[in-house]
Amino acid sequence: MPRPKSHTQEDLTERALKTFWRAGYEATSMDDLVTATGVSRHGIYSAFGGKRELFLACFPRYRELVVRPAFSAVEEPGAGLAEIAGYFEHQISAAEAQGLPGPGCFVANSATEVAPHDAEVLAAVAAHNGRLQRGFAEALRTAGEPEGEVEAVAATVVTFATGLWSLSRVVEDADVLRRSVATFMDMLKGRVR
Amino acid sequence: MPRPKSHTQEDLTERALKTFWRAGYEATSMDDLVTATGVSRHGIYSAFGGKRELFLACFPRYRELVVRPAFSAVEEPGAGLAEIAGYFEHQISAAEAQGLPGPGCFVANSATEVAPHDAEVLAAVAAHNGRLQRGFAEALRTAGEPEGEVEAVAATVVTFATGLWSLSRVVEDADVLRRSVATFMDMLKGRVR
DNA sequence: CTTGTAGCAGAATGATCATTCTGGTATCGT
DNA sequence: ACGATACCAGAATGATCATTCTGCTACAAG
Repeated sequence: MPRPKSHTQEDLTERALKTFWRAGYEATSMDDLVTATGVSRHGIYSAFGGKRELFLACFPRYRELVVRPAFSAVEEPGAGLAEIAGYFEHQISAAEAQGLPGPGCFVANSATEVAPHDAEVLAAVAAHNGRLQRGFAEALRTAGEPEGEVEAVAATVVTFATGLWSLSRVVEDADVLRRSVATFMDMLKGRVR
Repeated sequence: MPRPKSHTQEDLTERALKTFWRAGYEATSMDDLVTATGVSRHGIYSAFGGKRELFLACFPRYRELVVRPAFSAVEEPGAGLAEIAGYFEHQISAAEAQGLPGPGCFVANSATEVAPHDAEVLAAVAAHNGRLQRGFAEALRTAGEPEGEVEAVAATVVTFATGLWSLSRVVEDADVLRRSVATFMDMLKGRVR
């Protein structure tokens, strides 16, 4: 049996994710990662190959740790507007628990900072946004949005969500975000009625 | 007549702004700035003090060069929903002319990349968002939004706008952005009716 | 022409940082 | 106990980069 393995690969990427998420890619040094993960430089390099590769490995981890818990209810068959509102509230209270201004959305942050210089990151961002849009679209269909408008409205929800996580990096009071969400959900309900 | 003065302070900050805007703060080196501005290191340091100060000087310049032309119509007394839509279209076609994926919004980019580490940048971002919200709020009042909801709806418009500029860094087709705007404006009209 | 000045290019400096390497230590199977 | 293995701490390396410094050039006033 191998060493106690105080650090599984999951632990490692989880801690690295949290570091990158809060501070961004450039502002995170290998020292920060060594400290945050408790894994030696050698360990990181042999497991991943380098800083950039570790960063890329954080995307699937973010999906499991953050996107799935928050978004799977929207993807469930039969989900509707309530589940969309639930997604927003889920993320806002998570940010609130961590302390605002919060880290925002790891993917959206990477879209701004890294994607313009890195095609692989760009692809990961596009995949994430596509997933959100598909989930929202299906829920909007269920809620009665006319088929011809479903995709456009879903894209609008994605746009709003992106803005919300961006503002959550700047805002101190979660209720500011909640009021925006409530207003936006009102607008959505107004359409569907 | 003084030296040809190929570079006024306005030229300098304008070119620096464009460089920071596209590449971000960290990814822009002093060499990039020297090349982009045509001003020597010595010139930059004696005029501004350093990279960070030059970056801060880009915020007023962005206001003059980008925000005022695009947003002043919204701030005009009597502006309404059409002017809000005009603001979005103005920015989208500017981004399109520069080539998508575009640089997004300089302030929003800075909010994600720099504001978490720099209080002065955070303040500049908050001031910008406040200005947008005030402008939108007044236009919404004019459009007939009930007073009790004006600020909340204006905050929602700011959120949507922030998301739009964020997505404009990732999207290749301006019409994707235009469809989101059209849908969002529909939602706003639906409220005001 | 001479001298002063403004502003340039590019070298020197010092710091930071990703990556690689070296040596040590603890744990496990035998 | 003994060797092997997995992993760690931290030093060495090499690159990058902000900042400072040095010397040069071109213009202008006298």
